[in-house]
Amino acid sequence: MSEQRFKRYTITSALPYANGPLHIGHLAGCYIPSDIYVRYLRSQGRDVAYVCGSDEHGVAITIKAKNEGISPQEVVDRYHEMMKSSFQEFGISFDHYSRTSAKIHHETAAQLFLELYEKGEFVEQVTEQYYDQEAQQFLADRYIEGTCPKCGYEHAYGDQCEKCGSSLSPTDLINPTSKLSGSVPVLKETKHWFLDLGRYTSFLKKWILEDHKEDWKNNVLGQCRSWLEAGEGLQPRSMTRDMDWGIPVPLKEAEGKVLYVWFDAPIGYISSTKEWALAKGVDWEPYWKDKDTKLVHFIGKDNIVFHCITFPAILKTHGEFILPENVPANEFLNLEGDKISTSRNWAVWLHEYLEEFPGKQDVLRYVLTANAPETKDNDFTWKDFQARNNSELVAIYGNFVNRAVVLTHKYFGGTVPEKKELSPFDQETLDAAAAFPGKVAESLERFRFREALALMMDFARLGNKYLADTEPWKTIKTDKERTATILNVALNIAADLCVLSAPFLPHTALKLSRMLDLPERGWGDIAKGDLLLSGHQINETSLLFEKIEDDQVEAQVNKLLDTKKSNEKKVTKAAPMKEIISFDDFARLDMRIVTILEAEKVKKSKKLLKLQVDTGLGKRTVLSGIAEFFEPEDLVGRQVTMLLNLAPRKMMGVLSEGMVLMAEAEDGSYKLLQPHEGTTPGAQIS
RNA sequence: GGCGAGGUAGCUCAGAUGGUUAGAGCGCAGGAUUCAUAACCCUGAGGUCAGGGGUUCAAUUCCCCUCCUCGCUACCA
Repeated sequence: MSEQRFKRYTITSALPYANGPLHIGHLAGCYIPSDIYVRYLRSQGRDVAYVCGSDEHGVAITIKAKNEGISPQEVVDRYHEMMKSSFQEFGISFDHYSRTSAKIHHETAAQLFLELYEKGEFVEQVTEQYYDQEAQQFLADRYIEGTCPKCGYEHAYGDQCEKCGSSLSPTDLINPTSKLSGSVPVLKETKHWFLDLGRYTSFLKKWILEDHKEDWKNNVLGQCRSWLEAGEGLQPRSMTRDMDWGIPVPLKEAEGKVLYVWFDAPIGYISSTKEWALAKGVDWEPYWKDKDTKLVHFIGKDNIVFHCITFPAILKTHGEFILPENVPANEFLNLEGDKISTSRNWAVWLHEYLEEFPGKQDVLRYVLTANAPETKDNDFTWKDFQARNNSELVAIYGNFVNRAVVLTHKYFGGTVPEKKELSPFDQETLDAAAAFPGKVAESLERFRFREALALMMDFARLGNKYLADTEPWKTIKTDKERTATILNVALNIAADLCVLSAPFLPHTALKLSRMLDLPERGWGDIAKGDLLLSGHQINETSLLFEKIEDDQVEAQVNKLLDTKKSNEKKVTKAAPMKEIISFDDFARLDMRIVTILEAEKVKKSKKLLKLQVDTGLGKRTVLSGIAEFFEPEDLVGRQVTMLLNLAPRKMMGVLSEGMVLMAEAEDGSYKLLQPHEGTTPGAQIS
């Protein structure tokens, strides 16, 4: 209500990455909140462009394609269709859902890159990257596999180890191999175009930390602060990659290079808007360039840096574009206590939900909104799902509507009866009702969706209380006229509820509007008591929600327990044997038993212990990443296995000469390798 | 270790520029009722607001320290 200063709205939802199906985390993170917001804005009669699309570039997709022996295009075609239909089924009402492989997007992104290039916004930089000589191409981080330097896992990727979760750089990997040809990659020089984000730091600081101090969410501001005020400041980021899947860099000298997926993805919002405008016959530009437009990006917390820092920096430096008014990022949704994970199949997939709970889209919308991770990570449990359905949707919302409609049919043959004189209590109820549209609107405009939803349910409670207190089933015996008034009021509250709940529960609202034979109405029509006039005929009642029984919920929980079991099996499987080596290879390793003389924590380090060991050849300093598993004093005096002739390496300012060998347990903890009887320090292992 | 976000009733969460008895929903107990999918409606029990210090007439709210959870980040040779 405080937002009249904007003439139009451009609302975006994070472009989902087209390498897998959608799950509840996606929905809760940004699609449901954005849809609620947009439906509300439309109900207010505002001019809105709500755009989204599939994010189809990037390395992960090419890897998936390669694994499955199909083309990247086939991968994205598959998931694009899947995601699009899931969105549709759940009533995510995009004005337009595009995709980044679309021609218009390629053109838009390339042009934007070129405009920035011509303005001299990029810093050209030659760096060394791994190159596969057999396949004759540079290798993206994900295409390089090797042993994780941190946990020893042998199939770590060049950007991160899936086992221990640490983020890596390709050159960190031990024994890197190319996932393309299996050959050993070599380092080769290549040129890339970097956006020097540091240049925009002072602007970003003011814009975010000062100008939006009051209206942006705490978690978003905190994230931005941690980036903007980090020690080294914002680092230049390469906006191009050596790859053939993506948008070719529009420069002659950039053959074989494409735009970095994070450069092109947010531009997808713009191209999606263009495509929508073109089809609708309107001008797209005001939606992105007019100061009277309110731009809002709905995202999950993993996207904060790109939407608050990188993309605004691009838009700002380009010069013509407006910046987002807000970026209401949600935190993460967990599932039954564990992090949602695609690779571990720990998720509730939307396409499966639709099959297993047909017609219950609004139930999931409701539960995910009521328990949305607005301020912190939240947990989705099936028990909560059942409870909210049964004791809120069925018992409060569904029940109230049912009562009002059933009574009307019973006493007045389904005709809205005439409202005569209002009792003080009637008036009190109507006054209370009249306050709701404003309250819900205020919550929504502040992106407080849980609060808004709770208010909506309170409105339904108001209806139940009204019936409980006026008791039309009693008055009908003595006073039909009074009963008529009561039901007129009750039915109008039901009609108000229909409009009020439509942004949250669009399928239900539609069903209810058919039941009441209510034409489409907007926010401004609510709570005036005149949505249904006397004489209007309503339709037969049907249940808006049905109970969810224990066995349905148990089945879902069991399904998850099954994945948990099969995951455990997978994890406990021993790593496959490495390739055969010669005795000479083995003989090159100088392994010994050494005695730990001293042990202390390395300052400022969480994992490292600094050990002084007696090697039999003298005293040495060795660093070992075991601080999380051993107390220093427990180590002193112990004999352990050590690789003596490993090249020295400096860490946290300390030189480590050699490596203490460890066995890694299932849970990721380390166990010492000790001789079964004491031996002399320096004893060789052979 | 650094930075960020959180730690409030059994559960899920609100809240406070510091100020009388800290809120809601669910769950639980009792009551009332029968129009309604044994639902609605009313009442109630339940919290040393993570722990310890400090500032203050007054702190759960501000400051400092500690512990726990999550995210990012730096080292597991």
